[in-house]
Amino acid sequence: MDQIHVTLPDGKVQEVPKGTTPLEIARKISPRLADAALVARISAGNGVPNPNATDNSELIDLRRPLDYDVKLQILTEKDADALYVFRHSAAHLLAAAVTELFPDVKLGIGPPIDTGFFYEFLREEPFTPEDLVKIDAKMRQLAAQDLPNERKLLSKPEAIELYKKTNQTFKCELVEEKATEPVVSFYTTGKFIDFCRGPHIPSTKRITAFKLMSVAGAYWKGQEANPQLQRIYAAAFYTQKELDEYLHRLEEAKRRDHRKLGVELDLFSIQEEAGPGLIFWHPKGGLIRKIMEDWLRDELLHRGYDLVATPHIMKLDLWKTSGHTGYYRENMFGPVEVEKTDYQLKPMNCPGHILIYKARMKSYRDLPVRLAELGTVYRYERSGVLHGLLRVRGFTQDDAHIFCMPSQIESEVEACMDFAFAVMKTFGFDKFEVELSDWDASHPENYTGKPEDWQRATAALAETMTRMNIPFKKIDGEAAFYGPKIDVKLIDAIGRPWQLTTVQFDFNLPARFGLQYIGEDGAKHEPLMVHRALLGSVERFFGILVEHYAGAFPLWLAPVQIEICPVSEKVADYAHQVTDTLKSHGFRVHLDDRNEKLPAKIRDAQLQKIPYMLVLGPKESEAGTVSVRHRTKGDLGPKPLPEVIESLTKEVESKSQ
RNA sequence: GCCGAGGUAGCUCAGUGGUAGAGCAGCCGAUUCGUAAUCGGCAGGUCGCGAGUUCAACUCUCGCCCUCGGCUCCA
Repeated sequence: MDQIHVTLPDGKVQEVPKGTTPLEIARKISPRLADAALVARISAGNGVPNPNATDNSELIDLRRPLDYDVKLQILTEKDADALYVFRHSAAHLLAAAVTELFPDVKLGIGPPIDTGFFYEFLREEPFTPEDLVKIDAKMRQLAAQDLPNERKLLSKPEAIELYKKTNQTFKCELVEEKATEPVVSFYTTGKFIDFCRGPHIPSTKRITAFKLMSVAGAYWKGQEANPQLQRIYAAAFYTQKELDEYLHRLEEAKRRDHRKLGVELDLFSIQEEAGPGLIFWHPKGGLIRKIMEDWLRDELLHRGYDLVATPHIMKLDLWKTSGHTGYYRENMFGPVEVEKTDYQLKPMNCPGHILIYKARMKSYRDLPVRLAELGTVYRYERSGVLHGLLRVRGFTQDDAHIFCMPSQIESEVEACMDFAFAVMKTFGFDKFEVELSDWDASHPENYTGKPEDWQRATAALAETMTRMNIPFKKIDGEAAFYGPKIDVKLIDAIGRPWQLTTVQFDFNLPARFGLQYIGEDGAKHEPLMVHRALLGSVERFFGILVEHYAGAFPLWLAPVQIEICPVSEKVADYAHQVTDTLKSHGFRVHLDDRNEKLPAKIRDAQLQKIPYMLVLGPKESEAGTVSVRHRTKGDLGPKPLPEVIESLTKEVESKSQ
């Protein structure tokens, strides 16, 4: 048979000679399509199924001959998958440039990533910024030559021989591991050749909008025992405009960086004298924390939680019972000996809550028991991973543990999710992603808990989500060893996801601690246990809030809500009077009585991102008014003070964003 | 922890083998001012810490601490 049938997305079927390429078909459809085409997607047609496809579709080169019936789709920039192919080709271009400039490098891997690509190299000398400039220039030079990306097939022994000859030990390793068939594919870009599954875009011409961003050490295959390669990261997009937008987003993220704003707004600090990863909350940060915590505690009480408090240090033996000394030891601060007994700084709150549960016999009438604590924990994190407020060594979790009967699971999960959404709404997040992590059912030996527990808990989580109309992504094999969980990721003001809320079942601790309740039947039963944190950590959540609001907190959270700006000392009395009145109405007011001109006072208040400024001069003093300026809306003109108090009170009460 | 880059006044940064400078912030004084910086003066630093080389180290070398970008991990 030398004719094959190619089905296009619109359902039309073309009969073409065997060996016809997607590019040829694209040309037949329209020259413009052929020009825009980057890569093709095929899936099994009506005839012989595609023998290569791992799932039901596969991306292939535009110049790859088709030799069986397929469904074919020509992908252009509009298709999300094409961008990854494009970036992958850009990674090859980087490797081509580097091997030309530095022929002795050993190559690692070079995949596409979310904003571009990287390629790994082993080289004695570190790549310098000057090297990157040279590499960039070489890449542009090669790209301009419009080098084709050509697919070549080699037998496995030939491939290994090729890499042995060129001393590419990592590539040898990859061929050994990944080549499951006798013949493996390579791609050439000019003189450069790389073991690669492909596909690639036809040639280098289009690769113009990229920027080499940084060099970073990365272990071969991510294993610390392996040699460390130099990874060159690059951003890459189809157009310079998109690249510029991305770089602009990076600038925006930098502008919002909570570490920078933390200093500028005097919110918190980390002190070298005290130790890394330990947070000092300054008065303004502390005030915002207080407001957040007050809101949270009120909600906890309204929602049927009990507030508890547990010690920061407890006997090491307790952590043996809980199992933490076994599987969590590398994250714990070392034990402290007191009177010949070892004590442990707590890395988690669970055992404390369990001891409270156990302190009295529980009846089914007591369940669910919901114990909540803003519990400060200490974890040893390796020095290289610490990051502002987002990754620290001491932090306060808004932790709670729910002990319940199986019949109560669903309503408890639902209540947790409802609470999580209340948090999101209150703190101004409106986008989120939910993940449900299940076990890997093929390896029950890696988990505790009975299969029926897993099944029931996972079903409860999934059904609750479905009932609440919450879209979620189920991920198998991502669960902790002790139970399935739901994670909620919030999307912030500039589109970055942050994992905060987690709701986790625990089939491990109730058994380890022998938790019980007396059932209706008079017999002893083991309760189900759920861990849940909404903010995750108060420190981390605060850091995220700072970035989300770019430091401009809504009125109800702002540490200083109103700045009083008298025009001159002549109205000092009136300024004090207005300040006191506002304070008496519960506002956080600051009077700027410095000997400065009004513009300077306005500027400083703006830089401090204070929501409202009240300008007071002789006119206002006469009329008993205040001139209101909003930090983003600007001058709102003079208003009677009672009117301002009323509208600001409403704004605070509604927690409006 | 590892790779790379850094650490100079409260902050942002300049600087040189001969023991340091600017702007802002602070303090003092003048000015009494209308919606993003009034003017002048003063004060402020063991140049991250510890060794070593040198007649002399902030500068060169080594070790350590801390920060940043990654790897890895994660609330």
